[in-house]
Amino acid sequence: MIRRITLKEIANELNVSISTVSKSLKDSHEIGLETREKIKAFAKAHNYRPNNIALSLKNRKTKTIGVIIPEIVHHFFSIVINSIEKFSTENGYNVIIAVSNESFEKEVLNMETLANGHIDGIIMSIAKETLKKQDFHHIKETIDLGIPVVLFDRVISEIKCDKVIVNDKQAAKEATQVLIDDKRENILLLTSEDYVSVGNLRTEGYLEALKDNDIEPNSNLIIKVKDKKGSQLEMSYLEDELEKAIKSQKVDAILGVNEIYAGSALKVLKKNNISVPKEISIISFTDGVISRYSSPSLSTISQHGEIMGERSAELLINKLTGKTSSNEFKTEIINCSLIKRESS
Amino acid sequence: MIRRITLKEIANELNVSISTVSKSLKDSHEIGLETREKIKAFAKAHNYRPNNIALSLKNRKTKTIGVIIPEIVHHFFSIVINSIEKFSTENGYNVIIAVSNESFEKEVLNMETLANGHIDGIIMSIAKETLKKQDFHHIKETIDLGIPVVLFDRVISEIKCDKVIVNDKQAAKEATQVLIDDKRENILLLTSEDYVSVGNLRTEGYLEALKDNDIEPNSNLIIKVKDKKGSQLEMSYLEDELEKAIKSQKVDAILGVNEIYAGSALKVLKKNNISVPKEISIISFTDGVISRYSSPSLSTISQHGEIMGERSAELLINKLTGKTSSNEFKTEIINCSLIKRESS
DNA sequence: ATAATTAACTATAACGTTATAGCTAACAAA
DNA sequence: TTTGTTAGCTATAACGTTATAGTTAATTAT
Repeated sequence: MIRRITLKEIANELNVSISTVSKSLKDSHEIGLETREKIKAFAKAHNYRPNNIALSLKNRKTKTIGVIIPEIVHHFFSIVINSIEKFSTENGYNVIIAVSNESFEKEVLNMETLANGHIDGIIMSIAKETLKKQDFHHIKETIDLGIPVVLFDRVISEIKCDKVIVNDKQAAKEATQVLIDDKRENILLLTSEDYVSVGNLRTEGYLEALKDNDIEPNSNLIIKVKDKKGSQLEMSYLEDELEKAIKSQKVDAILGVNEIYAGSALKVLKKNNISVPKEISIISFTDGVISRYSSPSLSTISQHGEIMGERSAELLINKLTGKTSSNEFKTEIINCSLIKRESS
Repeated sequence: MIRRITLKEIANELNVSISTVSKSLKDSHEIGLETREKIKAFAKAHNYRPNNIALSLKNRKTKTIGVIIPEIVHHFFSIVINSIEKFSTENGYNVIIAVSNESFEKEVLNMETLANGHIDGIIMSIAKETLKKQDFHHIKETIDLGIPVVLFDRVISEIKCDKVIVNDKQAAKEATQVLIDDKRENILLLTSEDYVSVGNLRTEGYLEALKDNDIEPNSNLIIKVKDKKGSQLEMSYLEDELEKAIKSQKVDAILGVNEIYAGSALKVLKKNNISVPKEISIISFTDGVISRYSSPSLSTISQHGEIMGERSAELLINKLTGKTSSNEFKTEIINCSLIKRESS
């Protein structure tokens, strides 16, 4: 085991001061050329690397970004992380991951740990439980400590920080319009409970499209999937409700707020021998792997996770490097796009 | 913006020495009860938190684990990370993520950054390109620096460190046997190129099962999917080859080394109006979301990513905390299990 | 010849901790 | 009275850096 050599050790070996070594390695003209070269050669030969922790302490910068997300095993979030990681690395930042598991308590804990620790800033998407509780003190406190925060996808207006969101409402409206243009008038909406901001916005878009086309919204056609820890229960709830719905009334299209819901819907329809898209047409949010490999493949609204991740990282790094002022905040809106596949 | 208070500031405020403050907060009996309580109260009131970077410098420990994986947007790897994150957090460690993108160069870079930086140990799965190149100097150098490394899933025997793998060969053999027991004798194998250790082992298991049942292996029934950056090309290669194969000979079963391959196979079969599992039965590795939501759903071999992640983190943390000796290495083998669904 | 300048280096403090050793006053033991 | 002990605190070094302010000795200007 070869321990990393330090400036002090180099200084001792070569009988010069630590300052001389430090300056030589920075190629400072304060040090004579000969000494400088000798020290650089020695450092190289011994594979000297500055101790980043010491530098972090000195500079009060860790060059590390913390990311708090509700889930990792999730197509959209993993895309976003991937893209944050990519952009950050390219700009000399490391990425620490923390998972809230949709739990308020864990999110607060994560935030605390990150804020006391080795990070310069935080990118996060808020846990469902936190949205439900409406308690955002942890986020505000972090911001008060001078740690920049960027929120993405699930955001809340009462927090003053940079944000990256998707035009959820508009996208849902457009998708609904596409279904209506295809002469579908009994469109069932599979959405989440109201406190989830994105689900809510998508529901609004759906309703607005109906209104624009003078279609009376029907509450029996809106299924709000109860949020259960342990998604198995959640899914069987969805399947039961959906089955009841299609048996008790006419349904000729389904709009799902994510691909898990749409994928489950596909199963139910298949079980009931309903052909997609002939009898029922489907469009869903989240352009993930289910949409591509299901059969029929699903028409989806892509939220462009790569772009969201990149923009979030960019906004944060701009704050960290002082490129943008620390008390002006931007909200970037990413435009969704509809990817047509077999289900519609 | 409220900057975090330091020991020094507390000391100045209360007219005591830094030592006194430090010891009081550690509840040291060297300090009188009254002073101690006063200091603790003051610290609490000002929300004192020790500066973890200073502690890291002092203790030469960062309480952070680095994870290098080939991909994040990948069901198996995201499960493993999730589980590493969970176990690590529970044991007081943070997790830094680095993605190699299957590239040797990026893996080396990641390793360098992590090794110079804020981590105590590394958990990794080796990039395909690295496996192909057979160049593992970066991993060895990191180990030589005294940074413990744990390899999972894609490992290599020439590196001395802890490892967590799956009984790939045995699992492939058993899955093949299941197909044979179902009277399928023309089993097509969809595998990766030979240098990917796990693909190779799975191929071996397949061949062994054939041999045990006196079935002559047929090289036309083995498709080695060419690895392309940009998985679109990779997939169309697979689809073309598979289509050729099923048209030119009898095939009554398919074994895929991952669910993307199997999912693509499903598409090809559907396109050719071949019914699954009646005409062709399918089993694949990777129990991901495609397997569950495809139709028919895929019978898969689960590699138990949660367990792999947890074991990897446990092995590493045991090394970091000195629970296990730093020069004895373990290889843990996780048993796969076959999950039967509709495709077989 | 004396002062001013410069080249080439060194000492020191600081980032925020903690562990070790040291100091002082009060009290107890001999 | 002198020595020893203890309680309660402080000073210092160290972790590995870098920036600032010295310190020399040699060179140049006047």
